[in-house]
Amino acid sequence: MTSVISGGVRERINDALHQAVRALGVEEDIPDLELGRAKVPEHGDYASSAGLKLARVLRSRPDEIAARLAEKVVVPEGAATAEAEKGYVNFRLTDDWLRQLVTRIAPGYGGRDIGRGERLQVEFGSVNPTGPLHIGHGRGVTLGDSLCRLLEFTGHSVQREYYVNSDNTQTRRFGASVYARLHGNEPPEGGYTGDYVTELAEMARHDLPGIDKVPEEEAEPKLRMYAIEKMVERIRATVARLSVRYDEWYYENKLWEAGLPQTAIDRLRKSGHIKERDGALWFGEPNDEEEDRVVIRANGQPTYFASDLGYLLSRFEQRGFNRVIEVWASDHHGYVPRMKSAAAALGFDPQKLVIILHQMVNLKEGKMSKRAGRFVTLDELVDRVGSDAVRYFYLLRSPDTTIEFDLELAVTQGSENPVYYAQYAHARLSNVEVAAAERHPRLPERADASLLGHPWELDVARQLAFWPDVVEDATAVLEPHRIPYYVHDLATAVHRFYHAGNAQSEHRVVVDDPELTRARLELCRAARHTLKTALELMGVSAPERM
RNA sequence: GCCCCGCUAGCUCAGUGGAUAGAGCAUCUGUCUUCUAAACAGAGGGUCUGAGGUUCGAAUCCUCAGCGGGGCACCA
Repeated sequence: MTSVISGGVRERINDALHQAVRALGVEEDIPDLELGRAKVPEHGDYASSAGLKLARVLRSRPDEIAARLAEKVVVPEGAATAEAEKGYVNFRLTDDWLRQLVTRIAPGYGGRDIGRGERLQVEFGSVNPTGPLHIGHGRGVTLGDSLCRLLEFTGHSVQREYYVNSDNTQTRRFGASVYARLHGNEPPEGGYTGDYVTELAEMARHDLPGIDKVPEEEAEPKLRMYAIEKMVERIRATVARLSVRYDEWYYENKLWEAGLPQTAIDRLRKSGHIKERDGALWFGEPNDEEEDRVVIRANGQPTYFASDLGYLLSRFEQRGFNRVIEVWASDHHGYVPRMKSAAAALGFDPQKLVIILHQMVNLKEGKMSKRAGRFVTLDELVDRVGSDAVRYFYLLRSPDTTIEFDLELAVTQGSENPVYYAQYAHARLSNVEVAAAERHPRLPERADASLLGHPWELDVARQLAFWPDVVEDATAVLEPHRIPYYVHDLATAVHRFYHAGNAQSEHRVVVDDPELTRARLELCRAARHTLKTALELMGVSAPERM
């Protein structure tokens, strides 16, 4: 994409509007002029309430200010015209500029160097490796992956990490459960009862000869690591089916081998954040016991929190990430303040630790319980619904909303599934390009976009103009769910455009006139590239045929 | 008791303090000898949970209340 519009037309208009405000003699800070998409067509494409915003500063009537601004504002390239109405300044993208835009769109359109190569880590999906992923985990995994895709698309240097717990209470119980099954016993209280635990025990009996002769104290850590390894393999396979990629599977025991938790504790002891009480070590603010949390238990065993202290060092210091984004399920929300204060106590900017919480996923049939071994696994979901639909389904919702997973609906393959709507638009565009090549073996190399003029053609171009705004906003607030909503809007414009040719053949893309065909083909290509890019950010495939 | 999230059309959900609140599904009515009908055009459907407040303006911000979900361990 050329630099001319890389920032998006909205930003261009906003800059122009600010210039106009300065020209009116406003010296001080200009308030946010609320430039956004207009909600009704009569108001154009973008609208600003600049007149209302500046009324106080300029001590003048909003409608007068808006009128003066509309007169003064000059949008570069003639991309938009301005019109005042009451206190608002409305902008309408010009047809000529929309036509130009179409010829400029190349693969990767909308991408932009917002991050300037910022080194950041996104840690997501880090479930205790004590069982297969279930439907709830699928949400964190797909959200995290799409977030990474988005951040990479906007110029960040992203490292994707899965933190593998291996030394905590849950994984020990897991090891003990495998040990119990190995000896034909029931798992201990609070252990894991799923059939897969028995299977793991049998596999261990085969892979670790003589393990059943070893006393528990010695056998459990071996069985635990063996079982964790098997579960991690399974988790890797599951997420791979969803096109979720990780750069690093970071094991908790690696922290201890590097002595990072101990280093962190020593440092915190010096600053008064680590205190000894009741035989245990606690973390908290100096001279305040209120929020204290145990780091090392009275029995000498560390809690997960000790590992997490070391994990902060590993990331902010040892590995030098500027920012760390964690994706957690909301049932961990109580842990957020503790992690933030730990980061601050260790000398890091807590703002650089960004924690994204997503709400839970419920099945309509009833609650899930991992330890009871009675759940619908993510694998089963992918088997039944398919990766594309699963990803689309998860990403469609804001992280703040609880998903009520209606399996019955998700399983039905048909037009009610929004993913097909978007993919079909892409397939149609791909197909029409093939048809054009057959009909016109030698089309003009360059498209004359001025031949585009029908409202449905310009509406496609208009949607394309909005794409950089969507990318920018989604990145700013770290909300990938804005993408599928955009995809839907673009697909709608594409289907309308295409359908015009079904209703009247002279409106088809492929017509007798090679010049006209070429121009419409250019629009198809621009839309196809953009659709494909957006779908890629979601991890959803863009088929060329359906 | 304290903390977090939600409450918007029949259902599932979008909606950066701006003008007349949107989409999908479902329901109903039309459109295929055609570059793919997995599509298009149209219709109906709303006290944005309630009450106060902030201001030129509130679904959006604040307070209180209600309902639903999730947390509040020497589990993670």
